[in-house]
Amino acid sequence: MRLTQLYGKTLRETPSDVQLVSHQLMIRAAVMRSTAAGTFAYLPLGARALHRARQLVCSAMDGQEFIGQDGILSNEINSYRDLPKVLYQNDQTRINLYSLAADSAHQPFESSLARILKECDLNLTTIDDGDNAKAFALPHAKGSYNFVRCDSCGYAATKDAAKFVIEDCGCEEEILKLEKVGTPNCNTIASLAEFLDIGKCQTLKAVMYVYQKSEGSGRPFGFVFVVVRGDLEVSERKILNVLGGGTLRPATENEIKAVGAVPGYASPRELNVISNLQSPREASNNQVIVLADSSIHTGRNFAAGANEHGYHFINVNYPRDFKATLVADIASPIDGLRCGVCHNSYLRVVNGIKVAGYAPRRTAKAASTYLDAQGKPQEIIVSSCEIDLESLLVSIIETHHDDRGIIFPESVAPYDVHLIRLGKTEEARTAAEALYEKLPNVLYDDRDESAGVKFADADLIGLPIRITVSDKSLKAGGAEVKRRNSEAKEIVPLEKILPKVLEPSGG
RNA sequence: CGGGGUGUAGCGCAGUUGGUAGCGCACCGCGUUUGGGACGCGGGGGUCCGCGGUUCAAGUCCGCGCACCCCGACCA
Repeated sequence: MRLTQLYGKTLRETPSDVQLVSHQLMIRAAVMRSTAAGTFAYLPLGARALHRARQLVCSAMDGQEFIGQDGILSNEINSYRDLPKVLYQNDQTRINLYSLAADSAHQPFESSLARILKECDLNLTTIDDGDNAKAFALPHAKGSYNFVRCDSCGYAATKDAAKFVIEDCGCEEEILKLEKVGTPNCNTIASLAEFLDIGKCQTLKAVMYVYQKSEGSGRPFGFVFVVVRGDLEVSERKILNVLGGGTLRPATENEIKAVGAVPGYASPRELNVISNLQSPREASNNQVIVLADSSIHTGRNFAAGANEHGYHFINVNYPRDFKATLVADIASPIDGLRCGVCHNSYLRVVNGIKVAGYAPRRTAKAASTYLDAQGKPQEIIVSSCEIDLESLLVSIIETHHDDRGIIFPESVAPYDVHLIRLGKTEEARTAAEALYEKLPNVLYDDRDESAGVKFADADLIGLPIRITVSDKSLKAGGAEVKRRNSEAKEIVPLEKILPKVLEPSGG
């Protein structure tokens, strides 16, 4: 491709309104543009990079493409002879992969993904997402994907799946008499702890939800009053697991009042608590499900709301002072909890850019069976893997760039070679044109621009190999070859350029 | 959901007490340059986010709305 024909121009100035360096560089390098809706559009250079990434993923996964709903996937599997299979579905910027296998031990995705990341020279953190599911993300301060990681053993997990230890807080205390105290303007845990001069772990936090069971029988909705130690947070996913699916949304002020609680000073005391989840829902609508996190056992004499504006109870102890429908593990880790794997150090909350997710699962559909060698029906084990090519590209560029621009690894570079012609002499022009005809996969800067402009654009776009043809290089015996990831320059005779380019990098 | 910010040429931005819409980059033409974003001269390009109001006069002041960005958002 000739640069004079390429759609899209490089920008000298950094666009505002994008915070990631990779986005800034991609916009400047004419790889993509931002659109009004806050999304991105890919120019030809970007489309080629995504295309290369897609090819890399598909070939590494060694799968077969299909188009349509994933529901048809198991239809063609009748016999153990048909297994295993890897299929994939292409989105514009995503690839959804499915593995159909007879054996749950057959897990092709992780090793293939490792190969892909190696090709891209990309290091991602493997994150435990529960039930053998995994996520793969680049730790990045500006990423929006949160997980926790142990400083010491490197264990990483999503907040909902993390193994952590809640350390005791004041458990040695003697149990004291319940007491109501005035606590003006203490409608947050932080303000309450400060006012009473106690730690947040010595308070109980209340979080209220309205629960909607998904379609079907059973309780249509309910009010869920969650109690957790004040320094912890609540995992909505864990609550839903306890309740058996459905959806949660935060309760409104009116809904809180309707069950007899006081917003800002709510307490599980004196509420109409449902005794167990299986009990049929009774006529009165002020019943609440009280879910207490097991962290209520990791302390004593807590401070908690009094259901009266401006007042809290102190010395609240379970089960003496309030009832719970169920005590379960529903807390979400916060920064600084002890790691539940190595117990040596603490979990830190880390931001990242999620690139891929992997989820083994068993199909629920009765029809998803095959006949084994004995002719007996067996369930097909389906696992899925999703790779986001945009995030992959972003992570690669976040990892591989310098102050001059992108440094594309060969695996996803839109072109392999950036050919530059300097000067207007017939010799240089002829030699450059000849090279352009000979080289595969080359971007040719045939513009009448000054050397500085051309070099700066080549650095910005960041193709792996730069080849410069000029009067100077010809006089020296050929063309100058330089790799983007190195400062070394080498004059190579014109007839030896092609083998030189085909050499593996680093050579 | 709350708080703050921004909205003016393709991009980055200025625009004073209200008085003819500006600068840099990019773009077009001519010329000089050609190994690290070079220069001269000439040029084109605007729904100043939208709607309403105040005014002789609004990019500027007032009100409402929209969009985007940042920060906070487990609260009893």
